[in-house]
Amino acid sequence: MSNITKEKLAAEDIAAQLTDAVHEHRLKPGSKLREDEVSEVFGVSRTVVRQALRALAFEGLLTIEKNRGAFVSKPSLKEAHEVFQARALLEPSTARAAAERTTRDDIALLERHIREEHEALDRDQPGLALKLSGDFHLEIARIADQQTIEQFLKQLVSRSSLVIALYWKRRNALCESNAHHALVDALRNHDGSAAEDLMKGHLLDIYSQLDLREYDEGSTSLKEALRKL
Amino acid sequence: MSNITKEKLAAEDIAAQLTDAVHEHRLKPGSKLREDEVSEVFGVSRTVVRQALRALAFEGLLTIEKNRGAFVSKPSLKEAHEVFQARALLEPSTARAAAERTTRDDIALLERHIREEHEALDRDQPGLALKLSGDFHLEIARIADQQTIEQFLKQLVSRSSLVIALYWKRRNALCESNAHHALVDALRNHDGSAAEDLMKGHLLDIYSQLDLREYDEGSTSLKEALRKL
DNA sequence: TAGGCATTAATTGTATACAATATGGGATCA
DNA sequence: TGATCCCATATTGTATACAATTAATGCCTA
Repeated sequence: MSNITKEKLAAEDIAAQLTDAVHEHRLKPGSKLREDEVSEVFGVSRTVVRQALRALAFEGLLTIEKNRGAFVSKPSLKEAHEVFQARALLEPSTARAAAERTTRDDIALLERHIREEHEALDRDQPGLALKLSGDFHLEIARIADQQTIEQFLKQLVSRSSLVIALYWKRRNALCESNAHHALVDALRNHDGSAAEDLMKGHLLDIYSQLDLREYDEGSTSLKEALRKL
Repeated sequence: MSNITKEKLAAEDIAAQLTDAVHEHRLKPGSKLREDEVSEVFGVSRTVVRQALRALAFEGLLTIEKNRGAFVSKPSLKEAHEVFQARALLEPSTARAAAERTTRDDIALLERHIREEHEALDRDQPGLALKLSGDFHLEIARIADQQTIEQFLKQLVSRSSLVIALYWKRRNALCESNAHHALVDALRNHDGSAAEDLMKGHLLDIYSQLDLREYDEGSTSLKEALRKL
């Protein structure tokens, strides 16, 4: 916030800021990101912006349509399923591995994460809370010291954020507080099996709170909804 | 080969050709890819080349060092382990899922794959055989209709190719012929459990044929080895 | 008035020019 | 001789100018 001195932002910085905006649902699925507009905001040339946009497209956060531009991705129901299936394959074993390596510092960090998440909820910033919740999962991969999986997970968490933006049943309620607490307990006790099971359950929990019946592609844009008539 | 008419190649095409070159070990880990050079070869501007190089960097095939350029990645031993750990998490379940959806056409395609792989070996093109072998694994993810996992697997197969280039025990022998055959049989019979087990074993097989003790980072470049002295 | 065509504006894609950085060689001095 | 500094060159990073494409507007016609 408040980058008054328009220093030279690298593509990486721009990508990070855009990522946050999407994770916090300030940029909604379907939104267009015009190169000119973005470059003006950050005070760099389109060249750098294009780099950032393409990077985010690789992560699945944006979708670039040739000659049409970059849009915040709108995962289909199939993609939504796939994301959570992939997470179900990767995260439980990773949590188990993490349990064997968790240090006191890690615990402190995770607990701080949870605390900030709750604070965000209290301040009525559900977007921020969601972002922090995603970071929590990435942190576990980091503790497991699995960079490759962490990299994939980063993409999956990103897409999860989009999925949640599109398919979350009850917009208001965010009730996944104790799952993370229980996970931290398991990690602290170096109980790999518990961590694995808890993670598995936690993912199923999130998954079950998605409404995967709605087929309302393009509810945001009236124009698109009418185009096919 | 023989692109006499230098048509306009898109970044995607260039990336694909470079990918093949790396997979077939014509470009070896550590090789530098100068932008000017590549752009001249393909007859496009550096702009497009840079797009392609960055795309491949995202897949892990190349490593871009700021202000120094793009190099074919040289996975560390740790990364090598991570790649096969990730594959062990993703591929067996995917093979199981594929078994339930395999069609006659899929079987025909896979068998053709295996045949071409053998032909490549007979013609003494081990690099091509290795590339085809990688494609075989991707094909299974496609059959499972898991695009997200397929995408990750594409990256993992790419990195595996680099790992094999660096850590393969005996350069000459490629003896993984019947594993793929057995997998096809399991898929044909829609035997998910068998497919899962076979895939698990197959991955362990490859993994065990790697020499993961050598710590000879940078054997290719004497200069780099001495830089820190 | 509705449909289709053409012209125009807006936006992305590509090439090139320029700036910043790193590399290598050579001169200088101990 | 050998080490260090500096300059020249090669290479990448960024900005801008131009080309290609798409979308939109308005006009013309039926």
